[in-house]
Amino acid sequence: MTSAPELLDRLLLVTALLGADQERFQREHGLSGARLHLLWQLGLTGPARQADLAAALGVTPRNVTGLVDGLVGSGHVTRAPHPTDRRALRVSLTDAGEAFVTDLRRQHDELAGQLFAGLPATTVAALADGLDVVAERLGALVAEAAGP
Amino acid sequence: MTSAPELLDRLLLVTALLGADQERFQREHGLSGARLHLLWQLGLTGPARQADLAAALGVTPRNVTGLVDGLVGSGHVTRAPHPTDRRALRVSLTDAGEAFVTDLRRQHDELAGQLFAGLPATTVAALADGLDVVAERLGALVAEAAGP
DNA sequence: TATTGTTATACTCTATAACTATA
DNA sequence: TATAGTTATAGAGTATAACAATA
Repeated sequence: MTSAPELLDRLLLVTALLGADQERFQREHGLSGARLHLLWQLGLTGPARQADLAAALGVTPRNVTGLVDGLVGSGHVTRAPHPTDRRALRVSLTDAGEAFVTDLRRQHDELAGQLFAGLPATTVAALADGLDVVAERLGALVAEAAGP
Repeated sequence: MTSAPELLDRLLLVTALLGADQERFQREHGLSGARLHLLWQLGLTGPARQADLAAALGVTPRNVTGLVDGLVGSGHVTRAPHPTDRRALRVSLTDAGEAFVTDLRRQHDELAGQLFAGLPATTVAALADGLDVVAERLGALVAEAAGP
């Protein structure tokens, strides 16, 4: 038998290891987690205003200014005037930025393969179901704490 | 069917939600994640030298100096001369610190109950097995990148 | 010589508040 | 009046390097 606290500890161990793997990736590419997050988001949505990025990333607009500053400097994104709103700036991936995000996705899928290859279909299904339940319950807890 | 990338995404979602829950906890108690980590570690081992804490937390000794400064200020730990090594300092939990760590453990177990209560035993077993495999493979990846 | 912890310095992420330009 | 982004300021976590005291 596996007790609930033991199961949570295993989940937290996997969380910590995923974090370590992400740190390794960041060091290899010289990009912080916050900047990678912004690039990933930009890859999902395409060119976006800084205010939209701030909302999507859950940080302040001021923070996005700094992150975009860095990513412009490293050549991953560009800042351009917004086509219709002269107050706003539109952030876009450069060609190098696009290539980087494409590689990011490839490595993401590659990691998934390494982690789950060869597992019995029943284990995969149970894992998916279990994670779904946990995600739902966790989401409710977080939302409950945030809302009322 | 659940593809490997989809399964990884679910795992990452749970990871993100666990992070959000921890941030909520941190805000409620006015303690940062790094300081909580140090308190948790101190609860596991008992009084420890700063160098040992640095090794256990995977940060530099300089960093531990700052974290302990803060926790001394908040009354959770004390710094005292080491009994046998006059170069070293020994960090211990205060009574308030002990009480806090006890409460931390209680809330940890309570969260585990909320997340996993009522799940079929077969799901729990599969979840435990699946997480074990993932932890093992991830550990190998991280060690491989760090070692050679 | 090696280790323990600190001072000095610097970088990143984060936040709030005040301000400019525009809507 | 409200929104988009910046400047100004601040704090936390992290790191390296140089140094004093001790082993």
